Amino acid sequence: MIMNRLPDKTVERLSQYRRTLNNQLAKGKTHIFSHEIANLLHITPVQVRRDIMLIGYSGTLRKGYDIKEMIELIGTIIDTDQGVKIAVIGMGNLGKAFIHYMYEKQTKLKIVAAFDINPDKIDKTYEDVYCYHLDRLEEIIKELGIGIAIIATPPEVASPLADRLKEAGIRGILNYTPRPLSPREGVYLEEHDMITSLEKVAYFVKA
Amino acid sequence: MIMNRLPDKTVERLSQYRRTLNNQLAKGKTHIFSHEIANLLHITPVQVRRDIMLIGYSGTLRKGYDIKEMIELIGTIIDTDQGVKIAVIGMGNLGKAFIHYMYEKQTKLKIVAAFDINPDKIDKTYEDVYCYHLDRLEEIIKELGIGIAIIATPPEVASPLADRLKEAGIRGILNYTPRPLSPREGVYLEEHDMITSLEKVAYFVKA
DNA sequence: ATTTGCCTGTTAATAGAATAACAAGGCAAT
DNA sequence: ATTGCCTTGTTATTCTATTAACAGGCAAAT
Repeated sequence: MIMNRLPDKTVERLSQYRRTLNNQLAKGKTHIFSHEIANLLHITPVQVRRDIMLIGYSGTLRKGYDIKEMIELIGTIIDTDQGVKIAVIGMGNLGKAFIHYMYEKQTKLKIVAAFDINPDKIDKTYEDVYCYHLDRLEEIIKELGIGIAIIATPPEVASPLADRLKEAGIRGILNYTPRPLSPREGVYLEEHDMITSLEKVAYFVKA
Repeated sequence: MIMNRLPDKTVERLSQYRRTLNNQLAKGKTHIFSHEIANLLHITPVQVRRDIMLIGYSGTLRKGYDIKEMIELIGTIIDTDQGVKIAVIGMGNLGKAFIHYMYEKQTKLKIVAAFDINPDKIDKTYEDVYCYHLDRLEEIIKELGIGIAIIATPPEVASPLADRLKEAGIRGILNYTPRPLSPREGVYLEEHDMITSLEKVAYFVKA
């Protein structure tokens, strides 16, 4: 099945579909309608069907979509066969939150290393993830074949860090620092600013 | 200055403009050009000028924008005079991350309470924020006049929690749980799913 | 005085996303 | 068999956001 590059928002929803479908599967359901998915995720059924159309899947008219098939298909789209290894940089609260969220989830995405500069944190494991000194960043990335890095450091170091990550061969960066990074050739960049989210809520509450 | 409801993305950027401008002000700059702001945030100068137009501000032709004026104007738009009080619900790593980020930032947004059900956390303060038992949620929200809640709990409890928050008079919810909430009448809802962000990076790295 | 260059402010065009609209299929009830 | 209902799949439309295009202004250089 040839697949053009999917829209940004569709990819985001696929991730959510899969998790919801896994939940439903665990509850013993085998088939599901677009409006059921929509209700669970609080979006519209049309949007669900459109996304499903875009990934080239088809449901049956009377029973809806086969949950298991759809989970597998989404897997072939957003996962890679071998999986992707991830590093968390910065073992503060946010870094730990990430590790905790991913802990024992058997996905293809696996956090395999953490980095920090605080001696109290280095050479310890947090929920099975070993923390290295930041000096060993390039070394470990290459040794373990890490493809994605989550930046959860203080904002000042984000930019030089991104340079090092690119040099070390990282393919994707998820930046949770409030300091926007410049795009780097060949490195996919995704950013999220928690303070901005909060200020946005404040604005729309006011308005 | 009459202001129509600003576009979503413009509001997000205003939050970033303000922080960047504060940085520049701290460095002693008094004026700034649109392309300078753009470079700092890695967006286009047109977008900056367009946003500035939307908030009804004007720069001078030769010197660009007056940083101080602009910071103040953004303040009148996204802040309220009295400020907004915020509660963090769930004192896990993520909840702590939020508190830490907001700590000693003298903004109009102030985290004034945390809630949890773990006795180890209750009745302690973390960076000046006192943690109450979740049973006292409604009571404390009303007593302190809290307007916004950040949900940083396990996903299972997010939905019933949102009901309680609405009942207690909360005006805005920031949901960091991977479980999407249904919109509630009169409550602004903003959501962010860290796992989805990560899977999105994985997809675009692959593609 | 005129030209040049570099700004801002605004309108026009384009791209991206969500929503609406609707054709077509198939089961169930009549 | 026909009707009615509820579903999917897809196209068309609307809405939102970004980007391009350009008019106007001012200071400095010529």
